Amino acid sequence: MAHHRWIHHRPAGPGRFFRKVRADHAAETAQDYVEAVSDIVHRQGVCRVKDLAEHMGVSHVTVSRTVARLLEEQLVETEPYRPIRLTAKGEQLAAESRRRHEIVYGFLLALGVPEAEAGPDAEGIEHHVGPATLRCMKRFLEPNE
Amino acid sequence: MAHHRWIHHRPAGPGRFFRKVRADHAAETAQDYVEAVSDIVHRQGVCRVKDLAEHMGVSHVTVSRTVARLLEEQLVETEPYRPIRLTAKGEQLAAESRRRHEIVYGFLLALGVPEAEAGPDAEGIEHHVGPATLRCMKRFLEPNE
DNA sequence: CCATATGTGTAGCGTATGCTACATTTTCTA
DNA sequence: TAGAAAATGTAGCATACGCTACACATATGG
Repeated sequence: MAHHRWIHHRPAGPGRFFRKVRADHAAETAQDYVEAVSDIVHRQGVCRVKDLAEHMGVSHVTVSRTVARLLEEQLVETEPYRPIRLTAKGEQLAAESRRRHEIVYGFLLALGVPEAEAGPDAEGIEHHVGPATLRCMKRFLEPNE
Repeated sequence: MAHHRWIHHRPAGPGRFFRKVRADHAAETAQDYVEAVSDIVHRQGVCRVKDLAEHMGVSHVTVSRTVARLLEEQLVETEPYRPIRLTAKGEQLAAESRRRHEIVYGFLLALGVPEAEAGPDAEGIEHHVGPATLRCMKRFLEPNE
């Protein structure tokens, strides 16, 4: 175990890194939800709390609380006991999230990761991919553009 | 955390993916902390609450609470007002985490991501990289092994 | 050896996310 | 169309992770 392994790329203030990771976490939920709403609306016409609960794998209680938060952030529109729609802002975020998701997922497949693992991994990874990393993944997928 | 819920009732939809992400998230903190303890011990001889607080970018309160949890999980040993050491189990987890971190970070660099972004991104990504994805990244780094 | 500085623990608050149990509304169906 | 079923909301609890403020322990220097 050479000592250099413990000295390298953790420049001054590693705390900065973890701060960024925590900030990313705060935005993850919103992205996952708007993407899910978009998915469900496109597949079924309307998106209900129940659909979101199944899609996210949580109880309907967690969903309705989260939807209330997205409502405050003006990412979705809804009224009690009514379906959930995306606002323009929500649509935009969903589109960006989907684009990133597809790049990451496609990238993992291109790298040779089997589908069974690429799905879950992409789901977790996509929220931590910065713009430069995303560009590199895209370039890896389409070298001639 | 209510792990038993995931054992009893496990739907087959996309919810599985998000469940995995949440499970990963639950283990992130432990991994980050044992890795940090390992870092600090190797650099300074002993690891104190204060060092961890600076390293993670949080207050000492958050650290001591988290350390209490790691103590229950038998990943670290310590007594009040004393330095923090890793148990054998903790050392093992730290080694695995570090290995994964190195591979992910090196992979991003090899992909062409500038250091300034590869650091933070690796910090977030490493916790969501499954075994197959890790193998693919390693293969990308060392095609001849 | 005491005074002060530094480090750590504890109390208590806030947010985000999970849940169950129960109340209410909407929808379906007999 | 009334009653059952399904969907949604609300109450209340738990955990994880942030924080500030204050209390206590330890280390250090005059």
